[in-house]
Amino acid sequence: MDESQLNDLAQLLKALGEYNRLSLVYKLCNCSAPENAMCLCDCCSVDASVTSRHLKALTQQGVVKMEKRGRERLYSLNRTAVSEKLRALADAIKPSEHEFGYR
Amino acid sequence: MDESQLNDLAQLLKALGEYNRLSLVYKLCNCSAPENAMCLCDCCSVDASVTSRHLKALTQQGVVKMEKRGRERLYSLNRTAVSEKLRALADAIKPSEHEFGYR
DNA sequence: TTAATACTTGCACATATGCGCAATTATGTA
DNA sequence: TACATAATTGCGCATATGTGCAAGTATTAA
Repeated sequence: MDESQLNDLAQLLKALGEYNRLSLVYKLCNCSAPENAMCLCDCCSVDASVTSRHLKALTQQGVVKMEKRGRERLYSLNRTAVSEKLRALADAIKPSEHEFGYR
Repeated sequence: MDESQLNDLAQLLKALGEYNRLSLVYKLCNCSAPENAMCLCDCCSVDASVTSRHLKALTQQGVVKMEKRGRERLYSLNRTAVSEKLRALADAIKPSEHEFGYR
């Protein structure tokens, strides 16, 4: 793990490590289809502008992706990328049993 | 996931989401035996007092545990607890194949 | 008992962060 | 066109955070 990878991972964890942003992520966990920003606002009791900024931060860290549809912006999780990074960290801390393959 | 659990997880991720603290965690990943604080200082180019505070933050979030030996303080990772929490989040985002059990 | 070692704590400081409100942009609708 | 809707951006503000230095505490060694 080089310096720049470590920094990227730290940025990702920082993006996830804020209550309202983590709430957004959990909300998106349960969405099979992309959600628009205003709908996501409902899960945090903050101003829409704040949610907008949190979604921007999550987008910049690759946690979510955004697509425009009309005047809406639809957000969805980058499930594979994020879960893989979290598992890689978990594995570095404690190798999972599955990694041994057989026993 | 209730509000307080979500908050705890956010705090954990925030503790991990800082470059120097994450460096400490990675350094401890490779230690089979507990490391003393001054040894850990070497992996961050900051004042010892700063490392001390980072280790305190990691301890408070349950990432590391500390034991005193003479005038040293030995730190080691709470490997199981931390990796389980990270995997739980990863699984919420994208269930791992292993969870399906068979196929 | 004096000095060295291994940390931690108090303090000050600069910067980052989260927040709300108001204004703005972009798109759709009457 | 004029207006409504969806969302973002600019601004100011309060608080949190990371940092270094100096001083303090605890333990060991001389």
